[in-house]
Amino acid sequence: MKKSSEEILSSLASQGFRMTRLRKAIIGVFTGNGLPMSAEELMDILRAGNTAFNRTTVYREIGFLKARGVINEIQFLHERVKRYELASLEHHHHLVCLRCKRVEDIVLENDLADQERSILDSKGFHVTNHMLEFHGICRGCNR
Amino acid sequence: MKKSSEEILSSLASQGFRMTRLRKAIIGVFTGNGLPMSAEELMDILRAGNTAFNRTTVYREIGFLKARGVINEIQFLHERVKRYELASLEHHHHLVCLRCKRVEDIVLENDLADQERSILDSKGFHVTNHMLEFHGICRGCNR
DNA sequence: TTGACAAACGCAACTAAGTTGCATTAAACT
DNA sequence: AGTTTAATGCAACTTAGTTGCGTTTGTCAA
Repeated sequence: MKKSSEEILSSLASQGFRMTRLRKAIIGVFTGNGLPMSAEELMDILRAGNTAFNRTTVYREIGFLKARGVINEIQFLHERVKRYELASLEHHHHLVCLRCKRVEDIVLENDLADQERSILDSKGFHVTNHMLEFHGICRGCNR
Repeated sequence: MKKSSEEILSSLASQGFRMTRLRKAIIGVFTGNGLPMSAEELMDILRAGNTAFNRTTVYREIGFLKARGVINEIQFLHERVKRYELASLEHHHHLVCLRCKRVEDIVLENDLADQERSILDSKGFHVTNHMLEFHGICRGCNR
């Protein structure tokens, strides 16, 4: 399910896109980091690894990877920035702790299948996707 | 459940806040409009009703009503603007049609009670709130 | 009714987060 | 090595709000 940096790069290369220095670095960061990252955080990580970059190019690369389906965009409720994570992760949701602000992944067994069926029945609305975010207090903050 | 403009205003007045011209107008717009509205849309409606206003004051009023729990903030995934709706509406979620972009409300019977229980069991994370958005094709667009 | 007080307002300037246009550079194939 | 076009870098711009600060105006008490 979760793709490696090499798999992603060679799949892009096979579609005629180039393996540039920055593209490799950015895909490396995403494959090495589970949790949703903002553009700014991504740039901090690049900086920390001494990878030179230009803001515009980073934003364009994020747009590119999003358009190719390599990463997904996430918007947390109380934030103004967009976040991104690898699209090839297992379908999951996020638990956002209101106290420590940390984000945890959660995989729901059966997910929202029941709810989506009932939406189709009651509204005739055909759900193709959903986005769900839980807020609360994590185990660590609860004692 | 759904509060009237008068109920909201008198509750605010009882807490020492003033019934200003703009506050009345804005609360009137929210109580008269079911669906989540952006600051810009709110201002369009005020303009259409010949209510004079200042951008800053509208933003401050939104902040005020949010802080007092009169309205809730919503962030749709593919949008950059924040939206707001009356907090006293019944707990519900949104169906966003990918084709016509229209937003519909949905009230789930039983909501996410099962999922939240399983999150507490498996992660020790105590969910106090959640936010859920469904994407798909609405009945109208499906024929 | 008038005064005083703080809530609310209006203006201008600022900020965060990203976007666009355009000229330049550099992967990858021939 | 040459050519093509994807990718880059810079500067300027945009959107969606925010902040500071001096002014106005509801509301309550005298």
